[in-house]
Amino acid sequence: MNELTISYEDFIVKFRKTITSLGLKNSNQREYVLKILFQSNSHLSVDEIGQEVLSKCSHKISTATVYKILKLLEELKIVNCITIGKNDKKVYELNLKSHHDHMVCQECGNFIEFYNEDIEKLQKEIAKKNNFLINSHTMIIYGICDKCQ
Amino acid sequence: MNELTISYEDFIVKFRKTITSLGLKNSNQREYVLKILFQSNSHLSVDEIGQEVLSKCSHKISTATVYKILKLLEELKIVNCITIGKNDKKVYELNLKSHHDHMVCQECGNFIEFYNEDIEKLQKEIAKKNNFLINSHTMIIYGICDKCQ
DNA sequence: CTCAATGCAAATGCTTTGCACTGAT
DNA sequence: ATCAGTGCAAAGCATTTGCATTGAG
Repeated sequence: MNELTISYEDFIVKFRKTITSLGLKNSNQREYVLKILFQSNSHLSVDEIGQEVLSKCSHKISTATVYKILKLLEELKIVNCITIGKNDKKVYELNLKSHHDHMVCQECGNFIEFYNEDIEKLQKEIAKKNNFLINSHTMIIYGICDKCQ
Repeated sequence: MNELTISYEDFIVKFRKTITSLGLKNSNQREYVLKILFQSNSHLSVDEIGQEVLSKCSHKISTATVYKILKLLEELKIVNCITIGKNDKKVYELNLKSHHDHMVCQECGNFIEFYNEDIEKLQKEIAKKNNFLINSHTMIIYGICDKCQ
C-alpha cells in the first residue's frame, strides 16, 4: 500500500511546475510541508506537521501558514484529509498512494489501510442506481486492532 | 430505510425506563430532543435541534443542554452522530433505523441513505483477515445527486 | 518592483465547563 | 430534602481572517 512510485526529487520538481503554471509563487514553507508529508508513513495533524517542520527542517512555521498550505494542497488534490475518531481530529496524507480506506483502532489510535476492489465496485453500482455522480468517498471501520485485543 | 417499528409513545416509555434504571432523572428537555429526532427524517445539527425544539415544542432550550443531552444519548446508543462534508458539520439521528451508509450531495447537501449487505460482508472479511474487531463503521460517498446534475 | 506568501494576533465557530438555580424523585 | 438537570456565561480548542512584513519572480 505504501510503495511510492516517484522520488521526492521528481515529486518536488513536478510540484514547482504546478505552482508556477498557476501563476503562484513557491516557498520554502510549502516544500517543508511536502517533505514532511512525503517522509511520513502515517497521517499527520496540523500540529504534528508544524512540529516535524521544526525538528526536521529546523524552521519554525506558523500554524496559520500550515493551514493555508494544506488548504491549497487539498484543492490541488495533492493531499487528502480525513476526520477520524472520537475527538474528530483532522489528519492529512499525501495523495501519492493509491486510494485506500482505513480501520482505526479505538484503543491505540493506529490505522490499518486497506483497499478492496469489490467494495469499490459495489459503491459504483449503488451510485449508478441512484443516479449519483461519485466524487470521492471515505470509509472508516472503528474497532480494536490485533495488538490491543 | 425509514420504517420505524416502534411508536413514539412506546419509544418514550422505554426511554423513561432506561433513564430510571440508571438512577438518572428524566426531563422535559430530553423528551423534546427525542421528539424532534423522532419526527425528523433527516440528520439534524445541534443548532437545528435547538430551533426545532423552540418552534415545535415552544420551549427555548440552551445549546449547552442540547450538547449534554446528545452526549448522553450517544453513550446510551440511542442516537448516532456522523461528521459530514466540507465544513465537517456534526449531525445526529436516532438509532432506531437499521444501519445504513450515506451519499452526500456536495451541491445541495442532501443525503441519500443506503444499505448494502455485500459491502457489510466484505468489511467483515477484511477485518477478520487483519484480526481486527469491528465496533462500527462509517462510509460516506461524496458527489452530486440526481437533481443537482 | 510587484504581488503572493508568511506570520502574528485577533476573530470566529463549535463544543465543553463551572456554577448557581431549578426541578424530578 | 436531595441530587440530577438546566442555563447562562466563561473558557477551550481548532480553524480562519486581516493586515503589515517578507520574499520570490
